Amino acid sequence: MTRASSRRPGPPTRTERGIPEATVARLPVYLRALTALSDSGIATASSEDLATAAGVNSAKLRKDLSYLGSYGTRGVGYDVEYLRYQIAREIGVTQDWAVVIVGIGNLGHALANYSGFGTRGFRIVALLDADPNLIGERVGDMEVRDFAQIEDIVKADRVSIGVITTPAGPAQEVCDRLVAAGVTSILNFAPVVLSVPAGVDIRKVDLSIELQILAYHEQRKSGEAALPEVPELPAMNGLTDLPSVGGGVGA
Amino acid sequence: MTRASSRRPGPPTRTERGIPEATVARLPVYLRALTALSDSGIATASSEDLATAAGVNSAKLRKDLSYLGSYGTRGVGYDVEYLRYQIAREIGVTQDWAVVIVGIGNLGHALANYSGFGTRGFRIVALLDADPNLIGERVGDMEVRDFAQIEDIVKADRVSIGVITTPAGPAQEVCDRLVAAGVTSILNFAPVVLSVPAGVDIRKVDLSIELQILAYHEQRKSGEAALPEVPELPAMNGLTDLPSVGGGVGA
DNA sequence: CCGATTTTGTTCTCACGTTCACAAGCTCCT
DNA sequence: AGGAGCTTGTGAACGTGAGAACAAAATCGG
Repeated sequence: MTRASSRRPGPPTRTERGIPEATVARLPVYLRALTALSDSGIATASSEDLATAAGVNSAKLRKDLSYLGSYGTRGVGYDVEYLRYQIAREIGVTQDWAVVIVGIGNLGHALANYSGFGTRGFRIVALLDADPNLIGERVGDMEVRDFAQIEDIVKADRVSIGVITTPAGPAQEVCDRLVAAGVTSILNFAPVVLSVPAGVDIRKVDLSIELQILAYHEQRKSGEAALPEVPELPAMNGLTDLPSVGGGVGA
Repeated sequence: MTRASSRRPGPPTRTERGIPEATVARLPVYLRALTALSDSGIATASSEDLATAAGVNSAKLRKDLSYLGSYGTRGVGYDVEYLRYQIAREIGVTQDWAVVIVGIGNLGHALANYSGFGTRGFRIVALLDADPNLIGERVGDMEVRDFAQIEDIVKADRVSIGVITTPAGPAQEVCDRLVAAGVTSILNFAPVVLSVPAGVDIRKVDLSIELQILAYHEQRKSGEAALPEVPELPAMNGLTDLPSVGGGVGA
């Protein structure tokens, strides 16, 4: 998963592909900000404008953009359309990526109907589930198909990205079969740590983890002084049966 | 938002509250791993075991845990139940946090039915929307209520966490009204950068951004040498009308 | 044509996060 | 009781990321 190209210390010689991961994660934000500006009819924007729209500071934004090349004009700013195209190309959304969604429960439904998915850059080619009761059901303009067909679908449509919205239980097996079929990028919504072979990228979205991070800060804000101190022995006040904090989002 | 306590260089004097943000983000993962181990009937686990279950390396895990205190036993490992309680307490999920969900579209529905939400630590007290057609609809065992009642609901149930699953358009106004009503932590699924006053924590979950990050790496894997180089002038090959890459998840 | 003004691209420094490596401390066996 | 064998907790080295600050480059007005 480490994509770090071996590079001896020295001037980071631009054009030598190797954009910091933190920057890659912000490029989509810039892309969206540029789209918004473009929709407002704005043709040129300074790093300050863009940074405000993207919610970062301008120094960071300029440094991020500098990894892509010199697409701005000093004293003027950035051409919105031009920069937008450059970022889209760098990310790879100037082409369409075929996506399958596995696990058509509540969240799978929501994603299938999610208009943002269908916009340029990504194309859902199949909704898959193993539940016979679900197979054949229409969701939007698609029909739920049998997960058993995954091999054929991946090969036929050159699918490279898989989205897992199953419960935690079957997630690893689904993942393994996706990888076996040829999928090389996975977006996982199931609340488990999936293991994949090297060369396969995986990202995780986890609602309960996000909530828990908020809870941590919330506790700091309110209770600052009212924190119960360490009970000397595991008193486990009714907490021993704490049910899987953070369950699945899947069906 | 910076919670960094001013601290001159020196021994980081444990118990002086101040856990690194990166560590906080991993605590929920450890909590889940511990729950899984506990469910398997395992009473004691080494940092190696835990690290494997959580998908991190053991040195990082030990360092993370050391910020909480010394809850392990050298030569033995960690008591699963005890450590689980300590982490749960540190995060703040030994108490219940009242949560409202605003925007009952596809994703709002999915979250409302999401069992992981209802587990200990969080309690959904209201589903809100501004659309009169939705108000009154039953979702699970709850009824969709009018967003106009937000003030009362927040005060009555001491709501501190709000989840925004509206489209991008109304998200900022919803956010402002949540904050005005007294909500101090927000989880935002709308594809916009929300601005909040200091003292309010905000986290963002964005599906299309995650997909785009995957696409970036995917492009590296496949095309390595086949990348179209910078077109000298903004040729904009049919991309000038690229529609908001990354739309809303909300209804 | 030149200087004032604006804004980018980049360098430098500092803070944060990760990993290594090992001393401290616990248990168990003899 | 004492030593062998593990495993934790942490100090130190290293790498990555963020932000300040500034030189380079473009436009514009006179």
